[in-house]
Amino acid sequence: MESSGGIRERVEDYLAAIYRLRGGPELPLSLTALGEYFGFSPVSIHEMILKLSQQGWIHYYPYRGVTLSAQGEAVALALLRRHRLWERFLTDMLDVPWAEAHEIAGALEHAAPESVTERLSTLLGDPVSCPHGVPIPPSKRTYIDTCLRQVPVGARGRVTRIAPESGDVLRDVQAWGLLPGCQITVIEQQAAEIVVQVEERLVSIPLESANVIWIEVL
Amino acid sequence: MESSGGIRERVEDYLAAIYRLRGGPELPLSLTALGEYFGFSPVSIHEMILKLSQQGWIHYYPYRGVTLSAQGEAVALALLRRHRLWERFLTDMLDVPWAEAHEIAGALEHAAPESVTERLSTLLGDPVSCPHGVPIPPSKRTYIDTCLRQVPVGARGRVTRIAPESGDVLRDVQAWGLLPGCQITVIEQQAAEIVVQVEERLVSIPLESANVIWIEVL
DNA sequence: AAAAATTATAAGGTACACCTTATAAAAATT
DNA sequence: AATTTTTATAAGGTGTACCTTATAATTTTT
Repeated sequence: MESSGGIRERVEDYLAAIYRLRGGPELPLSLTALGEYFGFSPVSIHEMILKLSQQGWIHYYPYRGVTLSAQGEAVALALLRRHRLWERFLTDMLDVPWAEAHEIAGALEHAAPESVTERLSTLLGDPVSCPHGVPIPPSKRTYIDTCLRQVPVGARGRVTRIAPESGDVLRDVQAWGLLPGCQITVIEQQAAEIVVQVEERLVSIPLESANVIWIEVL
Repeated sequence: MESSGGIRERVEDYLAAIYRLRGGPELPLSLTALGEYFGFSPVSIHEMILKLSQQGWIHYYPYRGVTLSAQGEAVALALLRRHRLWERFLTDMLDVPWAEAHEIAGALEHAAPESVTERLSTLLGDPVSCPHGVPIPPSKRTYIDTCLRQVPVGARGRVTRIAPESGDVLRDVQAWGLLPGCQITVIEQQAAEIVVQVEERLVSIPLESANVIWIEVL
């Protein structure tokens, strides 16, 4: 009694994760990175990757990593779009807090067919970005952003997005007042932290978090 | 990697099906009827029924049928409520045809937690029936709430409801971002106002309004 | 009371996506 | 070139909820 439709949830989740984590379209993503993202054992990841590869969703280059096939990328983008639309619905219409919305959208994105999600888009006024500032496919980003960790000391910029997203980081980012759109200046780089100025305040950000905060250098 | 939360989807589905198909609270529902409803073999139904019975969700009377335990009935009602609310959302706000809405709601009802569905209820104007007039079971309030006016300074809590409702207050509450579900902290009590913090903002609420805003102190 | 029809239960099987342990192969480092 | 580390693969296991076939127990009908 499977919902019949099409692709298994897990397949979609893997494809979207690869899309989110990869460095670029042709850069293979290591299975280790995937394993860490999902919290699954390397063996399990490998097993699933073989299946996805056999089914043509991805290209698997042993000892190197995986890239998405054209088919796989289309599925990933479609899922990502549904995810962001639900996120917007949850935050904009139901006032669900940011961090929670991400998690719940992760379940809703699989529950409703595309037709429904497109109606949802219309209801929301066809938004082009999710609450975290990440563009909703198929629209394109018009800016170029850099991972906060790479931004040189002294540079000024604008927070563009938090990616990859995780509930914990989202909560921290919110607490620090580092929501997408806000202006920052990088004050100093330490061994384990980056200090940035947000308005009048100084905030120390662990490198771990700095890895997922993206900046458009101005 | 199970969403951990609570009851398995399948358990909820069985309990709701029993609720729907049964002739009355004390009338045992035959396993055959259940099997036909789901399209599963009698053996599979029987197997699942034994599990549900062992876990206390239902009472099983061999050769006779099953009834819901108090626990099981509560779960069935909660699921039914979520189902009807999603149905109304799909038909009322997204113009999804009824037949489809029923099916899609069957997936959505499992995807979002109760907190979200309650916000959905508010968004929809707390409907008391589904599009076909079938009553929506009321939400069981499991929390204890206090009038905002009585909440001590420094306390954190969650807005549970606006009661009694009036158009003016609802407008204000919406403008302040104080819709049910949102988290607040009481900052100070003045002669004619109460200052609360909502996310990053401070909001001054006239005592008059504070009388109709209810808080679950956390 | 006997036969027929239901309902229960035992036994064994499937798919899925995880798991661990152990070994083999390749890549990176010394 | 040898060692260490990373990645791959083999083998066997888990739980859930479905499946079929076959037999046993009970209820209903004749």
